[in-house]
Amino acid sequence: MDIDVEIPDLPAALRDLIAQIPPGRVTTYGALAAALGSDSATRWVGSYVLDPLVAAALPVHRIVLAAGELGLYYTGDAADKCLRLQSEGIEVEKDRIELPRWFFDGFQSSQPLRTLSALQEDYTKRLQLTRPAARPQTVGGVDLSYITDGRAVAGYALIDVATRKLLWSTTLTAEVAFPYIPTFLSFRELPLLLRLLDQVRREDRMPDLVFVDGNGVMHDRRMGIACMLGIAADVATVGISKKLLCGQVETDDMAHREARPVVDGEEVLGMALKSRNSSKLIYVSPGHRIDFATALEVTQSLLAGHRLPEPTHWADKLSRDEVRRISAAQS
DNA sequence: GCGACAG
DNA sequence: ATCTTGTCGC
Repeated sequence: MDIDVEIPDLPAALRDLIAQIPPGRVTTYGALAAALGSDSATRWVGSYVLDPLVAAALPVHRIVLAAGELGLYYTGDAADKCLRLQSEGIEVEKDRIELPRWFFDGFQSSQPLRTLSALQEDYTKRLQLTRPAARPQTVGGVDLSYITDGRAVAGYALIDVATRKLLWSTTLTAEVAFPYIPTFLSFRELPLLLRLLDQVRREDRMPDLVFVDGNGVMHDRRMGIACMLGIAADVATVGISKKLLCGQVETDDMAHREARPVVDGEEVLGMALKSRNSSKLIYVSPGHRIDFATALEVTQSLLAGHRLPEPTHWADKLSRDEVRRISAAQS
């Protein structure tokens, strides 16, 4: 039970790229993300280089906005960034530079995120979106909550479908090194979730189906975290998310418990579901070893007054409560 | 100004 | 996800 890939040290890869920017030259947040292998990493690049602990040791002043504006700086004062650039010979006028004149994009990079998206596309071949032989009797929910020290707590809740009651639960705490980057969530959360399910399996508490906090096939490459977890742990999964990642859906005048398809052109990616009156929609998509209709029906059958279905609601609460306990004990 | 992306 | 007070609603 594992994913057959080494998860790259993305922060180290980014630090290496930043160190490649020559003095007297600049690059952009987006160019660094592209060198990492995906444009969707742009925001993470921006937030990472604002961290004083990493920025102080790197020439992050050589990273500017694509429009030529200087952008933010880790010291909190963009004037510091300006002075550093000028001392390297770069001309700054009205807090802007002529980007093409100083632009550096000659990065030497293995593009780790490109490798990971290729892996996601390859995993698509292993996906089974077929109707399960039997209705699930038990459904497990998994979710992560983060501690500020770089660790996360994974929570597992085993729910009985007939009664919607909690049968059993457990948590697991460990380090998380991979950052959050849209469409690459699985590489951040999967290692901990796989360890959690290992623990569940040892205790003989595996469910018939697992609800994952995130998407299934409702994903740019049709390979969200629910799909990856299902394939890697060889278990049926459904993705339950609280925000729309991709696709379109008509949301006008939705009735209580009504579901509408989320589509990308002709392709159905999942369902938007009004799980509770006057509450935001949730999004349901099959992960692995389940079809669209069953994924929706089981989700609807596990709603009990919360916005999220019981397994996800409990997993969220369990991991959150454990984070609070740990944080309180540390202070 | 607009679009903008799970956790 | 997380940072956060009061406030609105069932």
